[in-house]
Amino acid sequence: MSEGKSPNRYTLRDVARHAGVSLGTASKALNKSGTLRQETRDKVLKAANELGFRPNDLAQALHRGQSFTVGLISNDSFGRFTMPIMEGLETVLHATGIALFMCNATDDPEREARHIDQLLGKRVDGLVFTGRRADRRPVPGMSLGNLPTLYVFSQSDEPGAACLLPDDEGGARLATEHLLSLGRKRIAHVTGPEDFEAVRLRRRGYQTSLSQVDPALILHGSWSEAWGREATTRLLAMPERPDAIFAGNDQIARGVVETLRDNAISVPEDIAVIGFDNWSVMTEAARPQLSSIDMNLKLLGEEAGHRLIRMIRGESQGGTSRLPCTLVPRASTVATP
Amino acid sequence: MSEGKSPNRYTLRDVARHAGVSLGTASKALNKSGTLRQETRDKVLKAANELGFRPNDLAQALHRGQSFTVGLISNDSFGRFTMPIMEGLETVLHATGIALFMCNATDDPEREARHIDQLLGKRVDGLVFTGRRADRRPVPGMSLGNLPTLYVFSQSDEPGAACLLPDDEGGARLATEHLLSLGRKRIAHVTGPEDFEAVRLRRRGYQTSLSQVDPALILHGSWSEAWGREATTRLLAMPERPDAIFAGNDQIARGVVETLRDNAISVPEDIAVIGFDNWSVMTEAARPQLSSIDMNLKLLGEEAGHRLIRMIRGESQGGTSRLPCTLVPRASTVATP
DNA sequence: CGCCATTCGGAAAAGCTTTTCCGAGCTTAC
DNA sequence: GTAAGCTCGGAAAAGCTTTTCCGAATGGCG
Repeated sequence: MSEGKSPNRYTLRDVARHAGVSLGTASKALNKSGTLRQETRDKVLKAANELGFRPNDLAQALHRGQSFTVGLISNDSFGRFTMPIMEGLETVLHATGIALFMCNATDDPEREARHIDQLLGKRVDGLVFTGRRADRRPVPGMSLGNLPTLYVFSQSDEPGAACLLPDDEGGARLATEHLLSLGRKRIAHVTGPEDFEAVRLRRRGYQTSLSQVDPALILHGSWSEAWGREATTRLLAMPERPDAIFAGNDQIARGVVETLRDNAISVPEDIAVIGFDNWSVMTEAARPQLSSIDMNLKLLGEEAGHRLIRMIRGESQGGTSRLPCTLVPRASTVATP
Repeated sequence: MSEGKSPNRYTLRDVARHAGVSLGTASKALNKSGTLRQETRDKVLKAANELGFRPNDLAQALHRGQSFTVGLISNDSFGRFTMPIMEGLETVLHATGIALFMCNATDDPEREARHIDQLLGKRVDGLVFTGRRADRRPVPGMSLGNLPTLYVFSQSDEPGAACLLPDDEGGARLATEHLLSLGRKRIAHVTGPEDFEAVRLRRRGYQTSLSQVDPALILHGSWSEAWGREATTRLLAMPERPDAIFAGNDQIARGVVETLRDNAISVPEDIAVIGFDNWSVMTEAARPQLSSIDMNLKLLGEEAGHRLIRMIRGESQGGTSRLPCTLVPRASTVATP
């Protein structure tokens, strides 16, 4: 500030001159490499501190052919799901000195291509795709070479692609078995559009946990509270009502409990309800508060970071893996103490 | 892919050799600079295409001393507010070829300092701070020199700092005047914690729009649905009930309409309700759907992008400016057609 | 006292692009 | 036919760091 020169504009040459040594010597002193007297190292270190020297990552990256930079391309418009993933990812990468370039493709392939192009120009060490769409895949003709690429909360149909996903099926089993353990016999499943893979997986988890499944108790609709309300109205009109409802996400679950409340049906005594996602905006505001399944997205992001680092190091890490979900019981299934 | 070499590893020298010209000539051909025959340009262009050449931004940045890169530091853990801002910002910057480094400081000053350090090392051309806290300011001792710095949806107490904020007060006036225009006489204001500047500004907007203010109708609490419910219960217990409620945000507003619904008070006929933020998760799921004030955060992000670009170009752009909000009327104030 | 071995620090190249400066070759005009 | 003037393209430096290779200096030992 008081200096005329911008604080980050000092170069190694300035430091060397200031310390009265040569360029190479200064470099070695700061990198603790080479064979130098301790005295010389200290002298250089002192000079660097005085000048507020900060090495130019650009030059470093250029030299070593590695940019310590990773690109993230999201199609979720950075929504509810990408956020915690990003946070976990960023935490892990930053600890290794890797910075994160964020790009938002919003499901526009052309925009995505431009972003990839730009990231390749920046010589990123790796690429992470995240987002809802199932058909994630680099735009044809845009070859990524052997750049480490990871799909998180998203998938690629390239064979051997590295994918990291929550265990939707296992999460659904957790939810269903939780309801069973509470003695529920007739469990309905109100969920989202069937063309989501997550919907199919969760439904399968629900089905495998049950000894017998009544197809009439499975209702597909949209991911909205309105659908939760409508589906509940339908369920209540049935001759034999369910005694529990497993909702495909928390918004649906909230629609469910609200409608039950409107009909003076007590939750969880008469009908227990559990959601999916553990989105506090929904779970904590609903009356009663919603039990839910947490996908541990931050953990997913952290695992993605670790895995990407391994890929960058050259340790092959292909294939799809799924991380376990966690049951978070609240008042909508368990009577409050 | 079919090539042995990674597609982005070709250098300008490879292109030159492939085209049978010298290094400098190749550069000039690709940059449309210098004096070359069209024939030569075409030859080089063709070679570059065949090789899938992409210039190394690192080398470019190093050479011209500008990285075409901007850092974003968020304290919102990338939440509801930062997201749309980021989206707007990214759109504008990307159009100018500037990429965005994302960092998440989560209100940890030490972590923030590390991030700033890393960004300075990358020689970013500018810095954007975003987040809720009012005392935003680079950590003492961390001098940013004259690096273009912009605070969006956040403020700095440095004199002359460049800040970009929504016009909370104007938004509140919009809301209040909307209610007045519907003939409401007794308008309550249920809002968040008083130590938020936004709360104080919105309250002031509310007050200046009214000819007379009943202090009993202003209720401060938390930013939650639960508070909206509690406050509404209190308002209903008053001898003279309000005929409209202006909520400090959409979560509070939702708590309000739900409680009115529980008490069989019709909205908007008996009591009209309007929120703030226009968060579709809340506004569209509430019954009835919520009128609200939109802060146009994406626009705010875009404006931030434009302004930052001007700052990078050296056109000084200090001072605080506020962007107007927009009224979004829905069924909670206007009877559906 | 001199030579060898070891220790320390400097010089230079590499990594990739841009840009300036020059030289060579061609055209044109005298 | 020769000289002058252009047009075109090549060589080289700059931008900043890291690393290898070498030379110099110093210390120890014979």
